[in-house]
Amino acid sequence: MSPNTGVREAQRRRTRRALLDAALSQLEERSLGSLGLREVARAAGVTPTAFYRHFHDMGELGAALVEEALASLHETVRDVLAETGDAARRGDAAVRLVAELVRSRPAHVRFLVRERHGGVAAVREAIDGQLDAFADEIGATLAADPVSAGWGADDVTMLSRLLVDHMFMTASACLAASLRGEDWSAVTRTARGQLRLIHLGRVHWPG
Amino acid sequence: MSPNTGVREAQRRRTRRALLDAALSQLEERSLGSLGLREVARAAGVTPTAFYRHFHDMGELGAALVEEALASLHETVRDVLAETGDAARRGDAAVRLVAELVRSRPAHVRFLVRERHGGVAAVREAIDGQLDAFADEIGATLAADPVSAGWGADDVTMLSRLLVDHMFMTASACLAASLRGEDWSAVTRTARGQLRLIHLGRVHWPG
DNA sequence: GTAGTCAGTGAACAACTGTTACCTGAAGGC
DNA sequence: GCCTTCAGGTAACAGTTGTTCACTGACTAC
Repeated sequence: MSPNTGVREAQRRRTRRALLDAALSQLEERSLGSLGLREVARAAGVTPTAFYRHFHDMGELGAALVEEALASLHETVRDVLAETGDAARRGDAAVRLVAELVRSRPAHVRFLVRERHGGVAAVREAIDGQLDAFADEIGATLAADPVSAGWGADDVTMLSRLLVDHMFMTASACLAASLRGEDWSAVTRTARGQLRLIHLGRVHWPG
Repeated sequence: MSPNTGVREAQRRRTRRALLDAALSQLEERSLGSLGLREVARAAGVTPTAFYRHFHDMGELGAALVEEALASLHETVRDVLAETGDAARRGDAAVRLVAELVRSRPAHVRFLVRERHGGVAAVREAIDGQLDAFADEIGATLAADPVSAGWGADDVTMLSRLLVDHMFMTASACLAASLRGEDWSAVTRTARGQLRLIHLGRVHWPG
């Protein structure tokens, strides 16, 4: 029998989840660096020593959260990139994707936005690495597009970095809107407009 | 005699500076939320109680840092906006402005980038308020531009928010480059390209 | 010159932190 | 059935935290 189905392993995973969830919920209004190991353990209903069985550091827990938050995103982004049709449709799909991600896992997204430039080096680097991967992926797709004929490699990365950052600012705007109690129609309209603007610039590059 | 020139007031201001500087230097690699009052006081060579004479909270100190970091920026931005000539030149000027700001006050800028989405609500709101003001200012200038004939008000704010966020990502990229030991030529080239792209989109709006 | 103001000190407080060494008891392999 | 493994618990450690109190003593206003 696989060791992943044992009663013991199941319990272990439950505790790990409890720790991650406890941290995640504290992180809604705090930063990872200000979060104590004991605090998280207490919120998870577990003793501080149990924490060490899973992470030997809060930074390590943070890295686990990064992976968790971005793991599912890779394939979804791939889907959007594979989307056929004109760029406007693809831009709308990207905005919809971001909005959906924020709606389904707000705490994870808030965590990413907050810790991207946050105070814990290990987490910053984990996020940066993932974003580089995203940018490369987007860049590869863009480069394959006939619109990009005559574009240099650094022109492409320039654009894909801009798009990745735009994803982040859109996500952040969604979070801000929802804790102001507004719906996201204004936010998504703005984001779509910005993508359209960028696309127009792309089409007419280099002027 | 003005109370601002008294020996007492001078000493008071020196201590305040020491506290702000101490905090600022700790914040190079930590976040505000994880910074203790005692820690800051110790680094400033002052007792914890003295801290209370100036700020009754770390959040209040953070707000002071925000004001300090962005106060000088307002007029500089105004200068760039007033810059005559074509948009390419103005874009270059904007990038140069950001680079210069990061070079002259790296700690302040890092603080802004980190705490913009950081864990201390008071500071987040202070930064957001200032950025809204910037966006409005930029928006007003853009709207006056003949290129913007036929633009709706929300189209303008869409663009100016994009530009403000772009300033932030450029600043962040400069900081990242300098702690990797690189110079900023690649970063500023990318940033100029992005602004040029955005400008092209603007000129051809709405396509 | 004197009385008052007030920036900074010193000591104490209860509460909390990360980390350790050791113990417990249920699950797993044979 | 027994022995091992190991997730989690208990208890204690030295340090640190924010906050309070009464205090000193150089400056200032009159």
